[in-house]
Amino acid sequence: MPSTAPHSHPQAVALTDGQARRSRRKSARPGELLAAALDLFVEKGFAATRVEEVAARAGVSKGTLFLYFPSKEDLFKAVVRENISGRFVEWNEEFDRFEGSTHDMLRYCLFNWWERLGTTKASGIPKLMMSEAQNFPELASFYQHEVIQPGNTLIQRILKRGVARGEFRPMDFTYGAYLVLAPMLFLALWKHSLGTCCGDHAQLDPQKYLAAQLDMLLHGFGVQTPLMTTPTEHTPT
Amino acid sequence: MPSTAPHSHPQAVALTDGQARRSRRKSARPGELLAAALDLFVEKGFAATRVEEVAARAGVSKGTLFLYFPSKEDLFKAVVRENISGRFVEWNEEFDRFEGSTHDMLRYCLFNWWERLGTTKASGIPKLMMSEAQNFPELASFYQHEVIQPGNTLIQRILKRGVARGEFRPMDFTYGAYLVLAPMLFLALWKHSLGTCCGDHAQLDPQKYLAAQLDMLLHGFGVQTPLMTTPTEHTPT
Amino acid sequence: MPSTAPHSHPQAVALTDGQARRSRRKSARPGELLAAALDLFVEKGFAATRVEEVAARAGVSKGTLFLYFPSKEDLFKAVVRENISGRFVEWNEEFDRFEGSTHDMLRYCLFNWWERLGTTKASGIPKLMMSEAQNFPELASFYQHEVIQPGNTLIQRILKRGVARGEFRPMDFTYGAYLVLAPMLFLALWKHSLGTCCGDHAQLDPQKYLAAQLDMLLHGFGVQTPLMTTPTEHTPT
Amino acid sequence: MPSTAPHSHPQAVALTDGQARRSRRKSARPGELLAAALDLFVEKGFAATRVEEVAARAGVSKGTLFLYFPSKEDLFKAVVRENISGRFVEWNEEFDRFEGSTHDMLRYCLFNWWERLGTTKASGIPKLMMSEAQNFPELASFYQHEVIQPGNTLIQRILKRGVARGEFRPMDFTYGAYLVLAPMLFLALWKHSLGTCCGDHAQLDPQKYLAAQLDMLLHGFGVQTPLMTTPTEHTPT
DNA sequence: CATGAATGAGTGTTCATTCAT
DNA sequence: CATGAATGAACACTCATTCAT
Repeated sequence: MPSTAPHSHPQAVALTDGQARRSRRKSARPGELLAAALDLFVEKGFAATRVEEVAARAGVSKGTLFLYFPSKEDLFKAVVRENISGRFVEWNEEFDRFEGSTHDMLRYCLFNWWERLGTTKASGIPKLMMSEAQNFPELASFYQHEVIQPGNTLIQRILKRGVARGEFRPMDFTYGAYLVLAPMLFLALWKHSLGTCCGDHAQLDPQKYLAAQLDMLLHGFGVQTPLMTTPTEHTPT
Repeated sequence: MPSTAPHSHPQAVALTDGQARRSRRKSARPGELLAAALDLFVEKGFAATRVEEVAARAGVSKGTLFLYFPSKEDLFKAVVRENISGRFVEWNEEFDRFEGSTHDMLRYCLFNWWERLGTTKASGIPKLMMSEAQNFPELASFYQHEVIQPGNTLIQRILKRGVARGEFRPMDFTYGAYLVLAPMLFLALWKHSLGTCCGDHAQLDPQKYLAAQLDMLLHGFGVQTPLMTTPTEHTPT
Repeated sequence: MPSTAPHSHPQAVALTDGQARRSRRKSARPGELLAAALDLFVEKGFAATRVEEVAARAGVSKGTLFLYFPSKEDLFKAVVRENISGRFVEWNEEFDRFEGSTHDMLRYCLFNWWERLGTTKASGIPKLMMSEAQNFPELASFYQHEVIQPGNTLIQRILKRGVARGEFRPMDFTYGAYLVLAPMLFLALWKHSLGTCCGDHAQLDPQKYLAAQLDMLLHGFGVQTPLMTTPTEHTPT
Repeated sequence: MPSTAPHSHPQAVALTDGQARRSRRKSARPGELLAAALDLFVEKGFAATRVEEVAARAGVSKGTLFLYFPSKEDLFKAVVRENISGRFVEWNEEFDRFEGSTHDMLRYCLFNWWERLGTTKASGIPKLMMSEAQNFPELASFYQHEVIQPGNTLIQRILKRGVARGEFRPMDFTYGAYLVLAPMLFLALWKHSLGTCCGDHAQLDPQKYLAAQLDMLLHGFGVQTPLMTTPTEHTPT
């Protein structure tokens, strides 16, 4: 095999700064692979997604994928970690700046959450986590700490604000937060499971569902003097 | 408990007369298979469960399983019918017989549902469906028709009763039913995903969660004149 | 197990005359099974026929079939042996009685063969033999001796008669007979293979095919003074 | 014999320059697989041949087979195309170039067919099809379209040429073609069924059989003025 | 670095055969 | 005699992973 290694650059380009700008140098392979994998994992689930398909969608060969991720499971872990970074800092800041009623804040929270996350690919991650939590306990724990807890805390801040301002009744905030989260997660889960297969009756209009959810959160089903919650400028597009 | 109970344990049958009525004895195979299948489906998911394993756990051979269930999907459907959809008749009858307030009825519904299903293996089925729906559209459709629809209808009957009796405010019943279902499903989903792996903070006390859920369903978070819902004897353990 | 063997006739009915009237005594099981098996073997082939189906068509259980035939292969052997008994005696007698021209005799032979065998289930046996000959060499040999050879001999008698009477040219009778047999077998084979599946173009009209065959046998394709073979009263329905 | 011959034996390739033109070298896998498949299909039938066995005989793993042929049926079709249907182009060209009498052409056709196909493993394919046609309608249809039809058409071209040149009598070409095909198929069928098991009397000398066939095709059995078919140099061994 | 040919363990389903009753 | 429940070997096809080039 004389002169059979054309164009080989064996002495690898010695990255000086470990992480910072890894997104452009050399090849953007890992990023493209992660994007492709997110798409497919969300679309078809972990088990049903073939690595070859991920590689194809990222425009590389199957072998290349295994160059970057030692196994399909590692790819999955990377995908989840990549996509659930800290949006909570930003959201907590929004909370701090908010000046309207807590009713409005809750409304804003729900619709805005759906708009920013629910309508994107990222909305598939909760379903992914739910499905694979048992198989990836360490990831589940990671998700619990990095997503569920902060989310719960943020919601609790809202609820506490409402109680503090006399807008909400006193409550157990831990469980109250879950009551707000549950329908949101349910909506995302539904969208990526039953909602995709049973065309007719299984359709849920997110806007209507969230509106109903909000109404119930604030007033319950019980008969009472209806509240005059006037929609404010915070109502999302 | 006459000897016709579907889940009759085999060793309990104790046939006194050897042959005469061999037309009913048959074998407890189907029941054992259904139990084994429920265990494994919930534990590992539909796709990841091997029929051979189900058969082995039921103490029969792979061939025997296919004697009773023509396919893996049929086995799954039988499991769902045995544990969920087959019970709607009974639940609707309970609804018809119920005489208390609709508040009580909703309370009874929630706690009773958790007691009868939530605490059993069957509570894993919703998670199962969420996970596998995309990859098994046939099963998803089946579940939609045999579980989601009837469940939704049953909840709607309760809500309509409440409205008719002046206990609940008018509402969009379709979405109202989802609002009741969502937290129940969330509880079941949680138990079988995040709840199993992240021991500490991820624990949700079902009773407290359901109580919070009920309170919110009836009154919302908003500040209002407290309702006089008198807890009745129907409240389960 | 007291008195558990009802109606048992253990001391088997001791057939005095081995074979003669085995068709009525006791049960007609074996005969019905053989008939059912012939139907199904011809229709679907040996491998694709399930013993359960044979038993069902004969109105007995699968277990009963194995009571009479130790294995599926044995059943096959019995079917072939049962159905290719000596029709040749009768046909040779017909030959002896025949008084017309040998042209007419050949015509009569072809059309009559098709009518009496080709249109019945028995026409499927050649195909069966062809398909399974390798797997049942002893049967193939049996078939060779009991069917092929006598058939060949009978055809040769016709050809020799034709030559002796100056109607046919001299020829190698062994191969001549095969030339007559080949299209007949071909017709039967076709009917039970390609003819059954490819509806349109694969259809062969037996009457036209046999007529063409006869014409060619007598005259060939070559240009010659056409013979005045006037169809006689022997032309079949 | 340039290196593009489809059946090129692997050890013969002897790459001189390691990499440069690696785009053509590929591997001899498909050819080896087709050869192994032909052997086994002919030997044991389509249904009874296990793909793993084909792969093993070709010296590759089961997975590799499916790398080249998406399914067992596709493998079969490839075998048929490689050995039969792919050659009709060549045969039609031979027809176009032929300049002798149509008698000679028919002779050439028969003997050449036997030499090129009859003496090879490929001669087992017709029997294969006859046996499996009912159980694999897709294959039957394929064979009908890719083999039967073109073969029939080719024969018809010969017959029509004979009639056009005044060598053959007018006839129904469809059935005429079958009359030519039938004995050829019979010969191939015989070789692979009865011919294999009943050593002694079941032997058919192909040369003599074909000669008899040809003689009969041209002249029939009837007494007539002998034709002056001068055997030409085209007569094969 | 990148490729893609090769692998082989794994799985749902069928069906001839057995045997306790 | 007759049954039918039970068996388990067999088989086509998939896909994550490896590795020579």
